[in-house]
This record gives sequence, C-alpha cells and structure tokens, in this order.
Amino acid sequence: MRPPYHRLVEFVPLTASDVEMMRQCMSQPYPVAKGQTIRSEGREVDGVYFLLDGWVASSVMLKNGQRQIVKVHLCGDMLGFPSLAMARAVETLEAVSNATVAHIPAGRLGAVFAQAPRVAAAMLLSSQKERVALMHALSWLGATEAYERFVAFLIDIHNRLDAAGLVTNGRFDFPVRQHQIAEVIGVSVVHMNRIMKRLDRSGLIERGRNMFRITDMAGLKELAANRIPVGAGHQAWERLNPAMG
Amino acid sequence: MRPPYHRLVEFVPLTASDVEMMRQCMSQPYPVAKGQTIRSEGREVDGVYFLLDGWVASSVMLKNGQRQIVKVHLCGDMLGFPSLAMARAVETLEAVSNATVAHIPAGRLGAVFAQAPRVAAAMLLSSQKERVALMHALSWLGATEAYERFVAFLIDIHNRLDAAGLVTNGRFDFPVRQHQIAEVIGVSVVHMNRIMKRLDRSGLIERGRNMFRITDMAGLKELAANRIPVGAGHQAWERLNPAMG
DNA sequence: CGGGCTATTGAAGTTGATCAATAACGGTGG
DNA sequence: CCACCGTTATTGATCAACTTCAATAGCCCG
Repeated sequence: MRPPYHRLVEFVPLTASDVEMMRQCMSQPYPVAKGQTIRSEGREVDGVYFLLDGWVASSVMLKNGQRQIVKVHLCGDMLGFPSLAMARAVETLEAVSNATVAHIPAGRLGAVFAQAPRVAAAMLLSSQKERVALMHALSWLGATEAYERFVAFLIDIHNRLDAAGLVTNGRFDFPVRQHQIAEVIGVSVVHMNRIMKRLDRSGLIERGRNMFRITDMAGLKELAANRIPVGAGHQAWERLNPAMG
Repeated sequence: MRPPYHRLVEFVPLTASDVEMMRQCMSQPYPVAKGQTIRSEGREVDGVYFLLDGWVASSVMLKNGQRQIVKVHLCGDMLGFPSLAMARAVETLEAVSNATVAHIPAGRLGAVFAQAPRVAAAMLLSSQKERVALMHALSWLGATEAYERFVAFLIDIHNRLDAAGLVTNGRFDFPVRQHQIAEVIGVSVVHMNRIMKRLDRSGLIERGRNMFRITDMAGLKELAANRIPVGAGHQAWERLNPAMG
C-alpha cells in the first residue's frame, strides 16, 4: 500500500475492501496551514484525524505554562487517538508545516471496527507501536542527556520519513523550528541551539534551514541512547491468529 | 465488576460472558516473588500478562546502563501489551512486590477479539488511556522539576489504587524502594531522597517504610504539574456506537 | 526596507549528578 | 535473643548539565 496508507497495513494484511472502508469513513481531505491548530486540548472528542501530508505536533500544556510536544506526526499517522478514551481531548494537534488531514468521526470508526475486525486489530497493534515510541521517548527524557535525545529523535524521524518514501540520499525536509524541537527534547531553545551547533561540528549531518541530511548514520546510531526497536510487521497478526496464519 | 477485573469494563459495558471469555483465556494465576522478572526485554513475545495482585514495574534499559521505569503497574493492569507490535519484547516486567499474574497467550487473545468485538474495543480504549498516561509522564519529565514530577506520580498511584479499592483514609501500601522511584522520576537516588525529605517537611503526606498517607490531597494537587485528566468511561463506547448506545 | 520571527552567542544562576560516608532497617543463623 | 550482614535510607561536598536573562544577527515576507 502506497503512502499515506502504508501504516494501515503495517501489522495486518488488510484486504483492498478493508482499506477502502477506512477511506470511505474519512471526510474529504482538507488543508491545514502551518501554525494552525487542528484540535485543541480540552475540546470535545468528536473522532480522530488521518494525516495525509505534512507535519503535525501533538502537545500537552502544563500549569507552569510550559508545553511538551509528545509526538511529531508524519504522513500516514492517525492523530488524536489517545483522547478517544478521555472525556475531553488531552492533546493539542498543531500543524508544523502545511498539512493535509481528513477527519474520522468516532461513530464511523466504531462502525468500521464492527464490520471489519481486521481493521480493529490493525488499529490496536498500531496503538501499541505508538506506546512503544512513547516509552522510548520517556526513557530518553529520563535517563539520557539532551544531545543523545536529539540524535535519537533525528534517527526516528529519518526512519519514519523513509518508510513514507520521503528520504533521498539521507536527505529530507525538516520544517520544525528550533523552539519546537526544544519542546520535543525537553530543553530550552538556547540549549537546543548549542546542541545543533555541536552536532554540526561532529560532521555526522548537514543542516539547512528546512532540511537535514544524515551523512553518517552509523556514527549517529552509536551516539543514540538505545537500539531502535524493530516492528513485528505481519508477524504480529500471525501471532494473534496462529491457526489462520 | 470487582477488582482486579474493574479495568476490563471501564470503557465498554461488557456482558458477563465477555468477561468470562477473558477469564477463560488466561492461564491459572501464579505467584511472582518480589524482585523476580516476569519477562525480560529482548525475549520472544508470546502474549501478555494480567496482573491480579501486587506491583509490577515495566522498564526499558539504555545503552549507558541506566534503566527507566516507564510504568508502575497495579492490580487489574494488562502487562506487556506494547510488545505485541514488536519483533521482540521491548520492556522488562519485574515484580516490585510479591504479585499474582496470569499469562494470556497471543493466540487466545486473537480468538477473543474475533469472537467478542466488544472486548477488542475495550482493549483498544484501555490502550489509549495508557498512551495518555505515557504522554503525561513524558510532559512531566520534559517540562517540570523532579519535585513536581514526584507529586504527580504519587497522586496518580493514589487514584489508581483507589479505583482498585486499596486506599483507606488516604492511606495505602507502597512497596516501592527509593531507588526504584528514582528510576520512575528520572533522577538519582540521592536526589530522590532529598525530594522525599522535602515532601515530609511540607506536611502534605505521612510516610512509612512501606506506606504512604496523603493528608492534604488539595495541597498536593496544587503542586502537581498539570490537571489530572478524566477518563471517558462508557461514554467512550457510546461515542463509537452512536446508534446502539 | 522595515518588522517579526528564528537563530546564535555570552554570562550568571539552578537543578540535579556523582562521589563518599554513615545510619537504619530487616532478615538470618547461631 | 542477639550478632551479623546485605539492603535501603540519609546526609555532605563538589561538579556538570542546563536554565535564564540579555543581546545581536540573519532570514523571510510583504
């Protein structure tokens, strides 16, 4: 399945009609301009969103006025899923670049799950992968210094963009401003900048205003805090269905 | 539904037969002694675990030898779910107190999902709640100082124990050692201890070697970094099924 | 070509880490 | 019942990572 639909079939070999059903339950895709909010924390939960193109930050606001970006979403991601379990939305979804999203009303989502249990399984497994990503982000934040955290973040972004076919020769668009990266990594903008300069000097990457190129992935991986876990792919589905396969 | 089964029906009004089916697919409950490992990071993923009693830490190991506890599991929690999407287990499950768990083989889990879509929905929504918990832990780690993080952690534990009926008059068992709390909060043991002494002086809590009593919850909540989000309960299920209700 | 956002750099102050040592607890064997 | 020992808790002193304040420079856009 081509991006942006590649993630739907990552864990479960959905049929063409399964995917078509998912597509049917989405609204017409619409553009969101850079900086615009798709849905704010505290709003009513009326469903989830599918990101067809662009970059979206999912963030949580704290009482002290600080904001933590808990996930940078890329092409093919489902947005706002965690809030489905909560009375009101817990995260703010904000476009970091110009983006294209489609809304999926909660009611239609329920209908799809009822009619296509394989789609439900696909969503369940995708959600577990997101939990793993959060667990790793948490471990970086709690147990490593900021430089390594940023390296791990860069590698993650690279790999996910690569899966969406958006990396050429280690080079990819990177529309995230330094103050936003700082909110991901959990440091001040000032320190974030010092980290970038330090990474510049390392010679492992090249950096443009809206672009990154990883010139030495092996070197970067040595700096990162832990091994990048590998997804189970369709093996996950096979584990759940030992008979059918 | 009584603990430890209270969380199964938190979001979806499962029938008695749904719950019975879940219970059927679990192994005979077995004890795990304090300090024992239930499943290690890197092991094969052969299913998940249900925690009937006791405390279990879910942790991730980093290359630098540091360990981050990403979740402290309590009675009624499902353990090891995130690894279902990965080729090998990403977290280590270790008993913090004597505990009782039951194993749920992946294959039986798949069978339940196929036969009881409402159970699948319940698991999906529970997983979203866990994602929200991780998102908040992440925001605390990234954007607040350790003292507030610990307060937020304490409140969270209190609320979850309360939901399991394990709090009396603000008092609850707390078998977690300071070095383990340090691994949750992301600080050194030494600093963790200073935080506890500081909290002692605040007069908001009383502390014993294996016990906590919250004497001023309102005061604690003022210290915490952000509002405690409220779960949607069965409203989550109703959102997914607007017709049936 | 002015104005706002973004990036960069310096200097001083905090939070929390690390090293090191001591005290208290809890269980065990004699 | 007590002496012993490993684990856990507590405290002091020094050091590193990171923050905050402040200022300047560069980029993009109308």
